[in-house]
Amino acid sequence: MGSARSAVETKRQGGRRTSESSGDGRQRILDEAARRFLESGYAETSLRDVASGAGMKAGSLYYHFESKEALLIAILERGMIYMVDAFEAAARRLHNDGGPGDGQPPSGPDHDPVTAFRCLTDHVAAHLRALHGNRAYTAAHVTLFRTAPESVRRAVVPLRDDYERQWTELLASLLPSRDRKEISMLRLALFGAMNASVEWLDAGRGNIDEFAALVADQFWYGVADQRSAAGHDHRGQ
Amino acid sequence: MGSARSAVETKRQGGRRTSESSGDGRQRILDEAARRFLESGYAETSLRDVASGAGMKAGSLYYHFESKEALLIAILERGMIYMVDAFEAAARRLHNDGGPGDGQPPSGPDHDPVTAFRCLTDHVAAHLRALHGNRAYTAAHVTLFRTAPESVRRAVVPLRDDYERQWTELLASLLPSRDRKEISMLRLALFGAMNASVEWLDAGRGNIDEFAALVADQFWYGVADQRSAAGHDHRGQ
DNA sequence: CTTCTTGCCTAACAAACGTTAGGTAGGCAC
DNA sequence: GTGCCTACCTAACGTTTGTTAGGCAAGAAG
Repeated sequence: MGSARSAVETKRQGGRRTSESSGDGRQRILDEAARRFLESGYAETSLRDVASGAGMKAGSLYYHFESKEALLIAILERGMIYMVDAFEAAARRLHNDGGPGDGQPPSGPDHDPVTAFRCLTDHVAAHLRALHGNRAYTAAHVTLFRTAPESVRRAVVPLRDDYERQWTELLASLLPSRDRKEISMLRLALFGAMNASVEWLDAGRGNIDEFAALVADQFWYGVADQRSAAGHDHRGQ
Repeated sequence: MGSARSAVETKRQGGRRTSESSGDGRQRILDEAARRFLESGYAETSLRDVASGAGMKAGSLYYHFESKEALLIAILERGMIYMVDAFEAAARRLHNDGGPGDGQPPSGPDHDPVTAFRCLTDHVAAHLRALHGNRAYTAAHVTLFRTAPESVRRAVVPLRDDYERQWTELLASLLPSRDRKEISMLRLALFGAMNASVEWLDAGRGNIDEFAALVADQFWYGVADQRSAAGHDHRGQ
């Protein structure tokens, strides 16, 4: 697993470097389309807009992508790859820092509360950083997936399922006393809280980590605990 | 305040009851448009689809609405009215049940933890019930507002601000030790968790209240508290 | 030099879109 | 009866859309 080129993203890679702005043409199309899809929506963005933003004409897009839907699929796939990579990187970091235990990412119920909270915090931060660090691609899943053409959804849903499964298993390992149904509802609530930030958190840096810390703290300890407001003395660092 | 007809919703109300399905024509248009906008998006839904679903032809829509944008505005306004009404009804119920204190909804920091949690729980349930009870209209704010034409957003944003302000003040009164910035971030996180349910909670009844209880409990006490999983003995009833 | 491939452009297509003008059937007022 | 208003329909308008076919310049390969 990792960031291998996907099925829809196969094609050439040898190219020229003639004129125009940054990156090769295919990359410029993806960036521009992702940006405009996120800002205005899929159907309300025309391929002529995308093309002109990428410094070309509408017909030229079809050299790189066979249809508008394929373009959206490529964006969504790339976005999910960013998220999965970030999750796995966070899991690796925790595994290396943590005890010299077995070879798997946190799977057993053998977590003391401090380690468990640290694990949650790191993964929340990783999710939010990946989400906003590649916002145009990743946020497409939040805003475009639900109303995307069915062929698009079918193409991307396996990747999404993988990511959601990783999170579900993480939460299940952190909350061994909860049953499966509660775990999945809690995951959906946490995803909702985190992903909604694409609609209001448009800063660059700083606020993201602040929000990540707040969400993790609130999710784990709740808001009623006065220690959270006063001293943060329950934090594991 | 309440459910008065809005500026965009002004027009006749005397009519006939000739043929076709349920409700008068204007109502059928609103229902059909809200349903299709939510399911497929604003731009991807054509007025011909809406009209045929409402049992008429496309041109006839313009007898009731002056444009497609005005139709969306009417839907969004109605959705926000549902939410505001539900919030105010919940506040009234709490005020009547609670102590015979002053005449305002919870405004002072004089909440014992049990009363505060009860207040949060009721408002979360009211929000989620209103959200799913009139899903086509209310969920439009979750899925359509961000990418809607700017004239639409301008027309609806005051109503949204009102509702968000009510929630912010509620949370501020429940969490007197938090500063303004934390309050507003917590509100955004809570809204994210609740509103994301329009994308996965499509049952009719039952699960909604279950999810409401889970979200309120998690938001207030967090997930780490083992009492939540085991005995629920901290719950105020 | 020629040939091939890569990466774009031009011009056009059919379809679908929001919107409008003009018409019409039926109920109500008088 | 006549006239008016309501609630639709028909037919068309101009524009925009995704998409395609054919062409063309430039570097690489022989």
